[in-house]
Amino acid sequence: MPNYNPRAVEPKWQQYWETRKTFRCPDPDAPEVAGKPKIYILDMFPYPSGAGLHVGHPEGYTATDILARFRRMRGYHVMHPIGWDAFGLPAEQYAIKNNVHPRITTQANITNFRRQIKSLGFSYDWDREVDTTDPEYVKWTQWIFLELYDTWYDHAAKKGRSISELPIPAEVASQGEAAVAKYRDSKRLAFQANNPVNWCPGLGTVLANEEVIDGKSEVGGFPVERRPLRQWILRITEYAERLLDDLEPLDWSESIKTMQKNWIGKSIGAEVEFRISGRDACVMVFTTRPDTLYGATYMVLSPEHPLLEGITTPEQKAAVTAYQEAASRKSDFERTEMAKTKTGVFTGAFAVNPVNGKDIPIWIADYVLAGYGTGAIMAVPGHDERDFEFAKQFGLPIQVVVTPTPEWLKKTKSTTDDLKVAYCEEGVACNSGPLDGLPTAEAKEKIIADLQAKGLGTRKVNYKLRDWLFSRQRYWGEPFPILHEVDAEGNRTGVIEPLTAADLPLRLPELEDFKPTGSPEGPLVKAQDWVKVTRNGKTYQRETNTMPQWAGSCWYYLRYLDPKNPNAFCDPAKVKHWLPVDLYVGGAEHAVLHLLYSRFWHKVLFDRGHVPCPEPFHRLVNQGLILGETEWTGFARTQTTEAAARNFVDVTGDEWLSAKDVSFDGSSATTKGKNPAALSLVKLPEDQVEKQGESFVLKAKPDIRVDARAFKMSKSRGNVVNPDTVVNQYGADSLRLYEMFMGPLEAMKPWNMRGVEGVYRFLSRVWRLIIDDTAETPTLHPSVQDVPPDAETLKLLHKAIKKVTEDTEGLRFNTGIAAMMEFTNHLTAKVEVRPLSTLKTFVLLLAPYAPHVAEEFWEVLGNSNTLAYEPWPVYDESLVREDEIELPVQINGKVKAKLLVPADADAATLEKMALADPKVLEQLAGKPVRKVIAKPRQMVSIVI
RNA sequence: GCCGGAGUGGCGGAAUGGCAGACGCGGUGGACUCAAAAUCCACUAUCUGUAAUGGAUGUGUGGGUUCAAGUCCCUCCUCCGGCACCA
Repeated sequence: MPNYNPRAVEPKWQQYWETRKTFRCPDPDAPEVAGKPKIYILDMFPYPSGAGLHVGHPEGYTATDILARFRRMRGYHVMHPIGWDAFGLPAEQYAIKNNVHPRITTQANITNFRRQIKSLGFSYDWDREVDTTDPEYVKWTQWIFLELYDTWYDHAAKKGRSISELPIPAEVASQGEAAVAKYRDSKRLAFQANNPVNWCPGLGTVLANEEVIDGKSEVGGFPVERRPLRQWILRITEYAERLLDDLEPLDWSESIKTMQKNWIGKSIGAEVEFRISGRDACVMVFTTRPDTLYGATYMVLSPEHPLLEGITTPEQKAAVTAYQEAASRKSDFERTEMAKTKTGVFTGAFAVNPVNGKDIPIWIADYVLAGYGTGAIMAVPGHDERDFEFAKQFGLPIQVVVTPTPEWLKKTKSTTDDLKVAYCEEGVACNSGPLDGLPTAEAKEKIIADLQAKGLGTRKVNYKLRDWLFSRQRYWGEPFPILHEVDAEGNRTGVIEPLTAADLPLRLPELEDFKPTGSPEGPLVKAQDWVKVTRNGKTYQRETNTMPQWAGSCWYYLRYLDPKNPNAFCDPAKVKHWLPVDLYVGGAEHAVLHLLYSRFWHKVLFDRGHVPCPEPFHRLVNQGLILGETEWTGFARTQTTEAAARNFVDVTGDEWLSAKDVSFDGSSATTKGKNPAALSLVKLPEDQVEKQGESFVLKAKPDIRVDARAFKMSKSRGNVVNPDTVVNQYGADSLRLYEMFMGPLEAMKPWNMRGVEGVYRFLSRVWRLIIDDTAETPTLHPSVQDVPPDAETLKLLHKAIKKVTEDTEGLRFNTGIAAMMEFTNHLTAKVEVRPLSTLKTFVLLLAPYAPHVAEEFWEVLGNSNTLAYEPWPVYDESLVREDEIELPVQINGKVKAKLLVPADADAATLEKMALADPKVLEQLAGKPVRKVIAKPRQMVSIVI
């Protein structure tokens, strides 16, 4: 084997690791791990799609694998598992289209993903592989659901407790068993409700709020409408405060924490009671600005508000009903589309402003949401943008109760009597009776105290977070372990019977046809034999909804720790040893959904005593998106083929349009202006464009600007890079190295095949340093000899150890690789006889990054065992230190000379040396020195 | 609109407030070769000057702090991500 050939090296070591179970992770009680510190390094497990792996997957997986291998060599007991998030819509959509059972496609996809992942040489413990669709896994997903079902939230204790410990109020208890059961059901964390939900006809299922983007389904982009349906819901809102508070100490990026905070959306304010004028009824409103209560000139209820029925005057009835109907018919999409102008209708009723006794009109409008706060607001048009807009629209009075600053009035061209926009900032209260002169914060405190004293209001906290809609009308998901009792006529009685742990797993029934029914029952209703259950003489129907895809991924990090346990989701001793996850790496697309849901489940499990810590993931890192190769796009007026376009470049004429005159969204382009005309996109080869100033232009026609960007990889654009291709051409080690060398892990970066070639060349260079390329089989190069390294090589080696160690630890893999390249360049260029010991150390540094070829080197260097558990090299501080260093000398802030000085020279010495330097003297030209700043080991700065 | 993050050579990127551009790609020249590929060596921010260990400019824009700013502060611009009637 003369040359570096990854296709020979890589399968050899993959097989070695597999047959010897090199990366088997022993359980905590195994003697060989006694005394070793633990580290749990977790990847977000993939959804095995039919398209196979793309190069984005191995980015995070390589990062964690490097760290896992590195920590093993540093003596850690490393947990590094992988599995499959295999339930979900895509498999089912595919199954419907091609009439194949989702289990078959799912298994085929898993097989392909496993092959691809194994071909990249990740050091997973394959004995711990989990698959969320495996009945033995589903069993415990269902078990956790039952645990949620069995839990209520005790606000006094601030924790979830067993439903058996729920105190039953005497008046409920006195009404008998059925009332008690109903009361319990109303407190469970998993409950059923008949609420308006996001129904997606295109997918035939309901979706969680989080799965709806701009009124369309996140998967498939189908329109979504509001419909009231019976659904399973998880009371995540009970945990809102803890989900928010516990975020603080986590080692997560600020942006993800902020996204979660915003999603939870805590706001502090007050709830205020408004009496309905002339009636014995009240409306509660929530406000974050109780200090503006004197400025409340009208009220708005949401169209769904229950009080409307009672308060609407006969004259307004028709208008109100019509508005309600229109609002209910509107899909979310239409609601956002129509949001440009405010709509609403007067109810005819008036409320009394509790602070000044004034009658204010009550309106309904769909800008007030039924699901937030109390579904009703006091409108303060002077100090709220939305209320201001509405008041302008319908000619309602605007009252200023917070004094705007003069600058603000000037900037907005307003006066206190005539606001042009709402003044939403804080300030000093005015026109507010006893609040006058108080700054906003104090005014809030005072008004809340006053209201509280009169029993008209109270301090209140609200959250944007809604309860989690947990059922889907689909086939390919976990069935609920729930039975509905039915009476003799076959109607549900409302009594619910959960399955017991012994009944689990509840498997999916076999179906011929798993198409959605379009009804809230879902396709499982077609399996009538499965649905009908008789036990203890009673008849039941199984729940025919299934759980959403998030269910399985909520707790998979727990199952890895004890994947085969038939008696528990995980042995408590193992959970205690491994949790929390020390490092969790995955895409930022899971910033809210998966991470919020699994934190919620974890907290419930924590409250119920199943896990030892309140948070599952101590450190979270999001790898950046990998884009396709940079594309240069020119815009031509005429329709043209790409081949013709090549010649087109050389053609003079005015067919080309400059990018600055074109609006381009990435897939199609038009001319700018009133009547946009479609343009033809011409993909240009790199050598036909050049940079001119800020932008790229056609080489042949430099006045034509060209669009240069890298796009997200997508099938339709045809810029997807398949890891298989890269592995075939350059090998897994090069792929791994390139993905890490591209730039910082968290940054978004474009792919470039030539970069892969660059790291391949680096590995080939190392190969030629160590291996005799004239021999038939891998043999040590004759220049490698058992001699001590020269002083310079030794120093550079220790510097490399230091840099690679620190950068690997800090996940700065790109600069770690650069350090290895630098050291290799030194060996190649400056060293004739290559010392064996130096190469051995260097190979260990390389091992976590390019493990296959490193194992091969290790073997050729005379070792018979894997290097996976070799001790990581340690650098010698005294060798890293320089004796003599070059320091710059600045004169008035500019570097004018360089000084070769002893590394430990102090400030006084440096100053003396600098002022004696001939170059410095020349620059000073006898001018007086005003000041000298000498920083040992850094620089000398002279001011004249 | 609001909240995050980022703007550095032809490209990806590097730089505890202390010599901007490490490392890689690409490019130019050379060596090897009958030739090519591969490999090796040298150069490669811009302008200027080439007598050199020369000079000037330079990290999106404009200002500021400092002996010293890519790095800290303020203004604006652009790009990416998220949220978007949440009272």
